[in-house]
Amino acid sequence: MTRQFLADPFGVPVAPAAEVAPPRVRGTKLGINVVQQIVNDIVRGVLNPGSTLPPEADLCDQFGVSRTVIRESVKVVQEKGLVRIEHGRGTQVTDPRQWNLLDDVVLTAIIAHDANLSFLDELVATRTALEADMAATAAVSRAGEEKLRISAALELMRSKINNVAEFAAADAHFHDMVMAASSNRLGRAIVNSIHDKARGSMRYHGEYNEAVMRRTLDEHQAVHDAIMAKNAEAAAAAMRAHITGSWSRRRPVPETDAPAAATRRQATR
Amino acid sequence: MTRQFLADPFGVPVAPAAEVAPPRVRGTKLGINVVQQIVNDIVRGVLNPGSTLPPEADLCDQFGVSRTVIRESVKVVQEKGLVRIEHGRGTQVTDPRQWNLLDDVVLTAIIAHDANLSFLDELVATRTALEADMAATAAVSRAGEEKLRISAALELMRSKINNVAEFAAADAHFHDMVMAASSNRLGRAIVNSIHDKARGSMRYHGEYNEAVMRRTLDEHQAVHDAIMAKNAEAAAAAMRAHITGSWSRRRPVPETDAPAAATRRQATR
DNA sequence: GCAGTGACATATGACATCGTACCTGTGACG
DNA sequence: CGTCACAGGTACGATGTCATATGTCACTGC
Repeated sequence: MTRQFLADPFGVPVAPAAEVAPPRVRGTKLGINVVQQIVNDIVRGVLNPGSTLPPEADLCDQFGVSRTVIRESVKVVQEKGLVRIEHGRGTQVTDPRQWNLLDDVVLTAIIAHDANLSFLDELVATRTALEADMAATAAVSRAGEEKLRISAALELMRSKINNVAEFAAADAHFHDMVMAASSNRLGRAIVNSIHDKARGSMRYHGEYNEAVMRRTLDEHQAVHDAIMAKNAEAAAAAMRAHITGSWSRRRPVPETDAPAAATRRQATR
Repeated sequence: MTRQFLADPFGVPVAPAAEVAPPRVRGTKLGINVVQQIVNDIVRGVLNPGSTLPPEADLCDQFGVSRTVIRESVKVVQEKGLVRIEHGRGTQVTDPRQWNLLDDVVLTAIIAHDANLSFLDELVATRTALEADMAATAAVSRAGEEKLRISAALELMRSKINNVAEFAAADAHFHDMVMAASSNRLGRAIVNSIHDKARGSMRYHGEYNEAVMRRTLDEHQAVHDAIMAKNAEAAAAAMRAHITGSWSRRRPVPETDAPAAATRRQATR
């Protein structure tokens, strides 16, 4: 149908920037754009829950792709819980409570649209609860080999204090090793799927300078020591203080009065 | 949600020639069978991580459906994180750490294949950590209306003590209201997506008799009272004791010595 | 007047066929 | 020995056709 713009009659030349509607970069699949746009329209509220999406034919016209791509894309969006396809009736946007909030595309769209950071606060609160619990479990775990990896991860961080990028990677690795020591694959998977988003979205308010890295290192040391001492309560408290403290120091604007759960309970345990 | 019937796996042997069984029930879509079977084959280990799925043409022949259905189904499986489709190279089974463990189909398949209940233990541990934390947050929340709903939910449970099915529904509703009072939509969504699976799987043991219901009621009352008293620590402890205790009483076989995280830490806080 | 029925429009479900793009191995060629 | 062209296998995408589910509405029969 409308594929001529990429049918390159003379071979080599790169696509000129003339094409406005279809970027169509080499290597990208058409469905990804369709899925992202539909997800964004739903999350941003352009398409309200209960309303119906345009029929497949209209979407084909709107996105300039074939019905094959539209069908697969809408099915993917359904898999994310954002719409419900009904044979003969159309496709309806579902209630937000049914959305798969851990899905990468959905999570990214929600965070990007999260004006007052309330969702990021919930995300940090969830991560705090899980990691604190897993740190406590790791402290009383009998898996000695896993604990050695925690110590190794801490040493790795210390050695990367001069390289911001590698330090950040070692930071994440330390957290992952703690979770691995707890043998809770489910909790580990959940945290890992939301970890990057939380970090990448906190605007690097307080840049990763040496003071921040040293503080991070100290807090990790506290977690490490509590785990090695087999002190579950101390491990949980240290991990909780580390995550909530780190978040409150980086959070762009101070909390308003919304019932954000992340930063308030640091002292209650 | 999607009503999924757990396809009874025909044991281990390879599909005999009699696979040409297209019951083709009115109203069922072809894709869900394909998705379920592929997911089951991966979770059960018939398809190992790193191995490649048969090409689309072969899958068409194997399942007796068109390439359209195969393409959509494999794409759905990819969305669940179980495979990675690569243009020109084929479809490979991914590492289990990348699986979306909260997906309905995946979760059901994993639990069905969870011989020593280790995954259910992790599931309960995760749920415990999240719900205990949310109960604590609810205790210090200023949302008065939400707290009234918790009290109402408790009364509803009390009134349904003579109806097992309705009591179970009221039970779940009470938990949901506590989570709602914490304003943590993410945590609530995570717990709700794993709640049914945990409950449904612990059924064959410890029938829901009146003694169990009364004990559940008492434990819920303790959670309720702690929240109303704005005592975060007590609320978390009560919720933790309730969930882990309920699980340990229902768990079919006693824990071995595997590092299961669910039942050990009841007393550490 | 009203319930049942059937035609019709509209929507998604499924199939078959064709061409394109991508990756990899292989062998000819310089 | 290295490089390039080509073939084979794979997934990607378009198109056309038919099947099936659903809602609407006029028509029919009581």
